[in-house]
Amino acid sequence: MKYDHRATEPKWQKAWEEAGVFHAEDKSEKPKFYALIEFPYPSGQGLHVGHPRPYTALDVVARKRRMQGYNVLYPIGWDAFGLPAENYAIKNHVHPEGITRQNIANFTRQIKALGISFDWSREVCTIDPDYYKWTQWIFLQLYKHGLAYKKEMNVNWCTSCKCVLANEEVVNGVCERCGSEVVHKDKSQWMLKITEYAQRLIDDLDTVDYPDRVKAQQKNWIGRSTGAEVDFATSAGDQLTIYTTRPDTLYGATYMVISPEHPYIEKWADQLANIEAVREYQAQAARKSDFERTEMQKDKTGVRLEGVTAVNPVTGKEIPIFISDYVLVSYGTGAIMAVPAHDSRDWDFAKKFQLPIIEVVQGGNVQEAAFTDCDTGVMVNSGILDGLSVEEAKKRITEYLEEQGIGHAKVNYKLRDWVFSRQRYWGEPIPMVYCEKCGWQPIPESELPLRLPQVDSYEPTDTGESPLAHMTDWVNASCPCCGGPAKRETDTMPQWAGSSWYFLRYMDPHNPNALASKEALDYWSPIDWYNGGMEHTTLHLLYSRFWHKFLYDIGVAPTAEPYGKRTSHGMILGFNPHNFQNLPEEEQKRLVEEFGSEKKAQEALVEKYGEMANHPIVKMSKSLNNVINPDDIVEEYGADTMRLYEMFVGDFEKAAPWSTAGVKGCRRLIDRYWSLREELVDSDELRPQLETAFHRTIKKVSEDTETLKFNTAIAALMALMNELTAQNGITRGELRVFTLLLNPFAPHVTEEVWAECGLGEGLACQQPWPRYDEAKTKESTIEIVVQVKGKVRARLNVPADITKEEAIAAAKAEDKIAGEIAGKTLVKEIYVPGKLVNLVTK
RNA sequence: GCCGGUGUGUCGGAAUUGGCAGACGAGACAGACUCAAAAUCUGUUAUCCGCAAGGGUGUGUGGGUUCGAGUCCCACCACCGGCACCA
Repeated sequence: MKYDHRATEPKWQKAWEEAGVFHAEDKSEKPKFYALIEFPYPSGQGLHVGHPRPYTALDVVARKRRMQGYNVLYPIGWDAFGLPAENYAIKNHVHPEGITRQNIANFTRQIKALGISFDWSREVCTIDPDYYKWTQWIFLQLYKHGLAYKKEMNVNWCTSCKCVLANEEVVNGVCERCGSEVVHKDKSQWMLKITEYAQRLIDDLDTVDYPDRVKAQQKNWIGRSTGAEVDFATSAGDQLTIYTTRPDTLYGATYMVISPEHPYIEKWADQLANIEAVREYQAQAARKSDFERTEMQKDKTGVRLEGVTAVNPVTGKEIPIFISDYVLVSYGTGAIMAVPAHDSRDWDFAKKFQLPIIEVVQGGNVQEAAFTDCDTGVMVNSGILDGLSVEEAKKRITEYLEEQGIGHAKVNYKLRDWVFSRQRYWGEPIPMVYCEKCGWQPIPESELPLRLPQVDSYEPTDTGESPLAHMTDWVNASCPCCGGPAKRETDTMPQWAGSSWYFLRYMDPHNPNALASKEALDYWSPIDWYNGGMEHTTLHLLYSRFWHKFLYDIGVAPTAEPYGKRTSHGMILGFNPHNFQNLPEEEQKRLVEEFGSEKKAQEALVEKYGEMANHPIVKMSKSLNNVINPDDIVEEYGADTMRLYEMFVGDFEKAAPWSTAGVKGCRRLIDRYWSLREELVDSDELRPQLETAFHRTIKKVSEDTETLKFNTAIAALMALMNELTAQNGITRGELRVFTLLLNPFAPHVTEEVWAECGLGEGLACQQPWPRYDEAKTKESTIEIVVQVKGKVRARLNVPADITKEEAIAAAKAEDKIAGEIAGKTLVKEIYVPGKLVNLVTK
C-alpha cells in the first residue's frame, strides 16, 4: 500500500495539538532550550518556499532536544505592522488590520500544514494592543532614561513611501523596501541613542556565538575608528576642530575642508567675500540625493572660503579653508584637515584646485598618487616626528597636542542615532504629547496601551505629516504635566520596534502586568539558538541587541545579550528561465544555430531580457514565473517530503536553487521507509552486519544536526536505507532506531509507522533520542590504502587494531607493492593509523 | 577602494580539517517487471589511452611547502554578499 500523506499528515497534526506535546512548561525540572526563528511578516503573497527552511531547521533541533529531555520553547508570532499591508489597504480601500488578520490566518494554515512543532499557545502579534502596550512602555523607559529625543534633523526621505527612513534602511542611496529615490529633508524626528551603546555592541560580540560574517558586518556598520581631534586657529577667531585618524600627518595638512552644512559658514557669513558662491554651493549640495552623491564620488567639487583662513598648529603656516560635499556633516566634527600627500580624496581635491602636496611619510611618490600605507613609511618634513614610524608618530603627536591643549585622542563611530518616527498610519502610536507650556511629555504608563485609532483615510501625505494628524479627536489631549491642552505625537514607530523585543514576550505572552515576569525572563533567557536572515544583520539584529542591552541596564532583562547563538540560512532561489543554461535542449540548439555559439546566444538573451539573464539562478518572482508555492508541494508530495527536501537541498547557510526533481528524491526515501514495514522481523536486535552502520548513522545524524549540516545527516539516513534494502527484511529494533532518527525531519510518516508497527508506547516524538556506542561505530577490519610515493597502488584489508610495523610489513608483502619497490631504496615509511601506508622510494 | 565569502562531474552538493576526490540526491544510459507507459527494482555513469588487465590526467589559474594538497602559503582571475567621499 502506498503511503498516503494526505490522510496521515493532518491526522498527526491534530493528535499533537490535542496532546499538547509541544507546549513549553513554565516550571520544569528539565533543562530549558529556547529556539527562535524570526517571526514572519504576514504578507499577502502567503508563505514562500523560503520560509520553511529556517523553520524546519530549528524544528529538527527543537524536536531532537525534546527527545533528549529538554523543556523546549519554540514559539511563533507575527510581525504585523508594516507598509505593504498599509499600501494594499490604501489601494483597495480596506482597513490594514482586516487584511493583516486575513493574511495571518492564511500563514497559520500554511505553517500548521508543515508540522512545525511551534507552541501555538504562546503566539504573539505586534498589532495587538496587549502586545504594543509593552512596545510603547519600552519607548517610555527609553525616553525617561534620556535615550529617546526629538530633534530637527536632516533625514532620509523615501519619495515613494512618503516617509523617513533610518540609515539602516537606505541601501545604495535608495529605499531598502521599495527601491525608490531617497532625498534629504529637514524634519523633526524622534531619535533613539543607539550610538550610546556603540562600544558595547562591538565588545559584547566576543561573548556570543554568531557566524564571523555577522560579527564582521555589524562591526563594520558600527565603524569604530581611532584618531584625534585637533583645534586649528582661524583668522575669524574661532577654533575649527577637526577629526583625523592620521594625526601623524599633521605637518602635511596644507588646507582644510568643512562640510556645506557646517554651522561656521553662517557665523562667518559677514567675513566671506564670496558668500554668494558659497551659498550657491550649499544649495547644490542640498539638492543632491544620496544616489547622486555616490555617483559623483570621484569628481571633487568645492568652493574656497575667501576672507577666512586657518593656521596649521604645528607648522604655523596659514592655510585656506574650503567647503566641499566630500566632507560629511554627520561624521566626526564635519571638518577635516586635508593632507593630500597621504589621503587619496584630499589628493584628488588638491590636484583639481592646485594646492600644495607635502610629503610627510616617505615611501611613495606623492606627486603621482597619495601614499596611504601606514606600515612601512618613515616620517619626514615633520619637526618633532622626523624619523619615527607612523605608529610611533601617531602616539607622539597626540601626546604633544594634549600637552599644548590643542587636541586629544578620540574615538569615532560611523553608527548614527536611530531615526525612530514614521509618517504613516499602520504602526505603534508614539506615547508622547506636546504641550505649548511644558514641551514634550510622556503619557502616564497607566494610559497604555495608547490605541491606534480607526481612521477613514490613512494615505500618506506629501507634506510629510502623518495621516493621524487629521484625527483631531484623537490628537487633542491634555498635558499630563500641567493639565492644559496638548497634542499627541502623530508619527508612528517603525516596523523594527515590535520585533526588537518580541522574543521576551514569548517567555510569558499573556502577562498583563509586565512585558514578562521576572521568573519567566530568568528561566528562559538567553535564547539558546536564533536563526534568521543575513539581511537583518544591521537592522533587526542590531536594533534588538540595543534594546535588550537597555532593558538589561534598567533591570528588566537578565542578560546583556539576547541571543546566545545566531545562525543564518541561505535563500531558496529559482531557475532563471531566460538563462541559456536553463533552456530546453532543443531551444539551446536552435539558438546556437541562429547565433553561432553558446556565448553569442547568451548575449542575445541578455539583449532581449536584460542583464539579469546572465544569472542562471535568481530570486523567485512572479514576472519570471518561477515561484513555487509550498501548498502545492505539501499537497502533491506531503509536508515530510517538503521538510526533507528543504533540509537536503544544500549547505544550509548558502543559497540553493529549488529543484522539483530533487523533491522526488526525498519522497523516494519516504516511500522506501514506508515499505520497510512489509518485511518486519520480530526481533529487537540490530543485526550484526548492520550494527556498525546503525551506530555510525546515529552518531552522524546527532552531530550533523548540531552544526547545521542537515544535508549530510539526511544523506547518512539515505545511505543507511541503501544498506537496509540490500538485506532481507528489517528487525523491529532496527526500524525503531531508523524511525526515531528520521522523526525530527519527517515527523508524520514516522509517527504513523511508530503506531502502526507498535514500536513503542506513546508518540514517536516523545521517545528518547537514540544513543550510540563509540566503540561500535568502528569496524573490526578496515581497508587501508598503500601508496608508493604518494600514489595509490593497492588496498589491504587489515584488523582495525593493527600496529604501524604490522601495517608496513603487510604493505611490503603485497605482491604489487613488492614489485614496485623491488630494487629501490626506501627513504621513508609513513603510516596514518586506520588510513594508509605511504612508502617513499628513491 | 574596504570588509566577508565562494569557485569540485551534466546538475544540487560530499570529503572526519593535510591522508582513497566525487558520499548522498537528481539527471542520463542499460536491464527486469508491463500489451504499453508511469511507478518500482537492479546495474552503469569525472575524464583520456587501452579489447582487457592496467595506466595517465583531474577540485578557477600560475607558483610554493609537504612523503602526500580540494584542504596550508604566495600571486592572480571570476563570481556572490555587505559597506563605501566615514577623514
